[in-house]
Amino acid sequence: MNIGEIARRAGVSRSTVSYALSGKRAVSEETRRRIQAVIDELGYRPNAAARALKEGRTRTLGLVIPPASLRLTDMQLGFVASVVEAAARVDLDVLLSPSGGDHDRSFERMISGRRVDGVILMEIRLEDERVDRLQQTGLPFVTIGHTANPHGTCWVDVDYATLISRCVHHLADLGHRQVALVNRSAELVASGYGPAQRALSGFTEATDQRGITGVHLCCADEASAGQSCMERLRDEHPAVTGIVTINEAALPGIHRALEQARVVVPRDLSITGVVARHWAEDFRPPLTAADVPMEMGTQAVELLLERISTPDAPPRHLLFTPPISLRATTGPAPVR
Amino acid sequence: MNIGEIARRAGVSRSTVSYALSGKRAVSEETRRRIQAVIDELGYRPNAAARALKEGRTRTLGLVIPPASLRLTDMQLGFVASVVEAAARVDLDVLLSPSGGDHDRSFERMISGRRVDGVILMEIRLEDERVDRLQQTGLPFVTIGHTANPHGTCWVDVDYATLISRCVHHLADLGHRQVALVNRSAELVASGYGPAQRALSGFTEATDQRGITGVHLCCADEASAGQSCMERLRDEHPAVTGIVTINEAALPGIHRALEQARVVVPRDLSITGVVARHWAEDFRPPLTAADVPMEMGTQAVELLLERISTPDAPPRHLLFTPPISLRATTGPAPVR
DNA sequence: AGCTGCGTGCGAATCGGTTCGATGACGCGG
DNA sequence: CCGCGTCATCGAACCGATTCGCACGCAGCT
Repeated sequence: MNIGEIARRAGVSRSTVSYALSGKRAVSEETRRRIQAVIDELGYRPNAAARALKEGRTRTLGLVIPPASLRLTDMQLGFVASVVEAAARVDLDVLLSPSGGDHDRSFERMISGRRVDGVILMEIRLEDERVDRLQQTGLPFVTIGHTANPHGTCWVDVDYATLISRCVHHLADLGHRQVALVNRSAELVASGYGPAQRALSGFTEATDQRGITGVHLCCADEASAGQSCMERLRDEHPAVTGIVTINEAALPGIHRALEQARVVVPRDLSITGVVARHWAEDFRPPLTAADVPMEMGTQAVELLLERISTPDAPPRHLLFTPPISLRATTGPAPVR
Repeated sequence: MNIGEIARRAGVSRSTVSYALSGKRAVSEETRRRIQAVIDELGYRPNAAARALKEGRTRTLGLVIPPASLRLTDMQLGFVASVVEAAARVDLDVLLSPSGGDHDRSFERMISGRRVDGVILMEIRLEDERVDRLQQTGLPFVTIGHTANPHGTCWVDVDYATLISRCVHHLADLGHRQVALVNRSAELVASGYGPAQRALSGFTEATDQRGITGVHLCCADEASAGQSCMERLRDEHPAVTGIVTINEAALPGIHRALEQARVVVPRDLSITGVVARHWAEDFRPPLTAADVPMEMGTQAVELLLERISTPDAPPRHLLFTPPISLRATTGPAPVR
């Protein structure tokens, strides 16, 4: 069931079938119908490899995800899903490559075997070899998050610094004088993980600006870590009345710790931060937070398509600063 | 930088380069080194499309995932990750297709455009058009979960019936006389979703066998649903002392409801079920449960590779019945 | 010397599409 | 009646690999 077979059965040449399908040249209504009939009967679809070979493009996007060993957060997961769906909407397929390491076979295969027309790179570090590698090859790519020198590349990101800063201001407006930032794991922060670093810088900037006390805590991406982190905080910094976080995986643990300590939110303690909407809504009471927008994946795909069609255009960036949704976990600082 | 370029620079013919690379014919050590030097210098890798066209195989596996709209559970997510990694280990790429619907463009593209050598199908229903479609085309495939007539196809699955039954027996052994099953959402159950149905049948079988009372509850895959579900249960069936669940997303809600009702686990109520290890360990106290094994993805890939190499072998199945890990949420029924 | 066999390497065909240039039929105006 | 433009179609080249058959050179053996 190749194009030659269709041509034979329809009594035309292969090129005519091709033109009938693509519409790039006129084909008489009569023969078009005959060809279409044969195609429908045999359920023919052009061979993707042959087409890719001739056209020089694969109609496939590459998505580089963190390896499974590092568990994906809900945010990342939602991102993968939205990329795949956005790609499907424009008839593109998505090829996955798990790659945290620097020199990964699957990553190399993808980019130097011309298996994809462009790449979306998740979870990049401030210094990232994969970005250099992609720039060498000239393959169009978009990163989620940005590297140390963000101007040469095309990316979408969440403006953690601004958002966390806004959260702090929100708490300060409510009268809180001592707030804590529950960040991602100490390893991530140490390794120069962008979101963690920018969250921290936004946090310190805002606390300085408002002249309030800020406590910085690293916390592994697990419920149990969240719990012990919170217990430690209550123990060592009992005067803290406001919490800001970007660590959604720690939220259930934070909740548990507060519940057990009989702390009432937001009467005794306010909580806010940047988390996927689903986590915010599942919190009790619902969490006041900047919801990470689901359309980031869609936007990344759009940016990448732009880059593929006009590779010489100056790289564009998209920095998301979603509004903070007021729900029910922040309130006036308790009078002491 | 195609094979011809390499050949020219190394002063040999294209076929010699190909043989040097594949090793399918002898090439003198001398020329092999010259060729390798050029390849290393230019960073050449064979064009995947050309190779796929000639060889008739793409070295790519298709993975059909549920659409993003239905949020993926942690179990499913872990499965995707393990499939991708298992495939990467044997130098295969994974192409994603989000497809819940029956007639999906992306699904069709994948299977009839010869973009993949085989397909792994997640979240299948008892009657599933996609399975029929795959059988028509003759493309090798493995399903996660099985259809109504499981014998013709190749699949891996979790033996929910047996596991849930074991959970019930475990509770019965501890003296519980009234137990409840917290199942997945009512829609899923109604639509003939295998795991939900088999969990239910295992549950009723075991309760009948032990002559104890069983309450069946459907619950949406959300923390809030888990909470209200639990409140309803305590309200309508106060005598229930044991809970069995396959709904991991509901666990945080269940926990919250019990916490608020000041129910102490396992003193007042025992909980067990089938959930991903991560959820079990994050529960407080740690959940006694059958941990869904992470190697399911690996096994699915292995099965698929087998099927690709020997398509005529009788289809094999793998039914996982992982042991129940005794943790801390089950105990003797409270004396009344 | 002639035949065989082996180690190497080359040329050409092939996979299944797309696309360019050419061809033939046909209608129309001069 | 001839020349020209248009429409529909065809044939052949091409994309970049793999692979088969064949040829060349050299050594070993009779």
